[in-house]
Amino acid sequence: MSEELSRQERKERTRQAILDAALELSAEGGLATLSLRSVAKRVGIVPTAFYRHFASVEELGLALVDESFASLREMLREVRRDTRDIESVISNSVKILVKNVNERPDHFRFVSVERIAGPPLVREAFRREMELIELELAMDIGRLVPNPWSNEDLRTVANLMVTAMTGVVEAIIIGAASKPGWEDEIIRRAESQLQMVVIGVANWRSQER
Amino acid sequence: MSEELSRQERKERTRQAILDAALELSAEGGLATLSLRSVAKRVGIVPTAFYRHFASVEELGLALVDESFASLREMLREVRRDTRDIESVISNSVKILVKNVNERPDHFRFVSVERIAGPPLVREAFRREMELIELELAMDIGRLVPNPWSNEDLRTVANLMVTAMTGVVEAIIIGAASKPGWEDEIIRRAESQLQMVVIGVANWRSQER
DNA sequence: TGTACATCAGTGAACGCGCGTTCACTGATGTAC
DNA sequence: TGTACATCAGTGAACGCGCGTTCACTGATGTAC
Repeated sequence: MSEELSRQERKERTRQAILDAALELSAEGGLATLSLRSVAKRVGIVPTAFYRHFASVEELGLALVDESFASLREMLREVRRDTRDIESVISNSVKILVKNVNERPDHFRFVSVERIAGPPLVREAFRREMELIELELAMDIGRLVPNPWSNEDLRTVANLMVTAMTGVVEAIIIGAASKPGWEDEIIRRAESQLQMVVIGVANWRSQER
Repeated sequence: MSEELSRQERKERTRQAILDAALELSAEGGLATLSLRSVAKRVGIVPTAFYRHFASVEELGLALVDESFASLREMLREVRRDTRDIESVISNSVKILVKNVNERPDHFRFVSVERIAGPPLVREAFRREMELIELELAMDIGRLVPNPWSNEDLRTVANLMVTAMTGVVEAIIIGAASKPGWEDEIIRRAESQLQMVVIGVANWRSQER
């Protein structure tokens, strides 16, 4: 079967195998402890063949960051697509979040870990990405609240929601494979938390103004 | 000066120097990339002398976890001590949080990173510690809300607050040494977020029940 | 279709380096008398 | 107070190991004619 693949296709296949192996191996110890030789061994190539695909381990890391970005954006696209009815925005969004985390747990674990513990350039890349997500959410909220809020207030509530959902992702990943029913509990908690924030937002500043 | 110290005192001093050096070195790469030799070099002892103080690097890591726990608990004690008046609970608590993070940034950075990226035993230790903090906060809230809530609801709101404050700590540490006024912005945002949650909590379930 | 040459993904030997850990040691500090 | 011995924090040589990276290579795939 594989004899029919072109040289280019085989190369691409090896490249993807390297990315997959690196993602799995980074589950223990993170990017920082990932070694070129361990990745090569897992892929089944000799260490020096690695250089046919990446100039360095650092470049491999950046490729993993790109892949993780793709997973994040895919999830957000899905959220925007599937939540047309304002009634069930919260439970739909949480469902999509959980579904995506379960579909690509390695990507979300990678984001959770490297966002905080990664090398400075990687941390900065994730910080910018999260800021974008936050800004878009702030704009969405801005469209929903009746009276125009200040940008700072919109950022504040968007940041709280993103932070809460980041915590949910961490809870799913860290608590994964532990007690049964854990995930349902997380989902219920996530929905309640978002509802609390929404209720808080609805009454925000109406009390003091 | 140091000639007057007893053998025991000198040993304790070296041990603390090892802990301090390890904490500083773990700022780049975390516990996972910390090497016995780099710690020894920074302390000014020969690598083998390390074993007079710790049986392994892992044991050193657990000692750092203990130190970090002490910092966390010290902060929480201070919060409980200084916030007798219910009026300013939020702004006082946030001030104390920020003050403590600035006093021992290395400890809080260590917690932020190893909580997520540390070795499994370390992650588990921090998870339990955070759970304790959450439970105590849930009990505090339980005393404040008029109608008795379910334990699950109390846990949910306590978890949201702890998650939000974890995010604040990360923002201070990651954003430290960046733009001026950043910290004031963080403080304002943290206060607003807690207020939003409190407002949400105050109206929570009153809408549906 | 067949041949001659070019490309290039993967090979395998070799390098110097920092690592954790062992071991026998040294010499200042502590203790018993 | 002085002496003889014990303790033990720190030393320095040595080890085997996995690491990233270099280099010349091989042989299957691709291309030009």
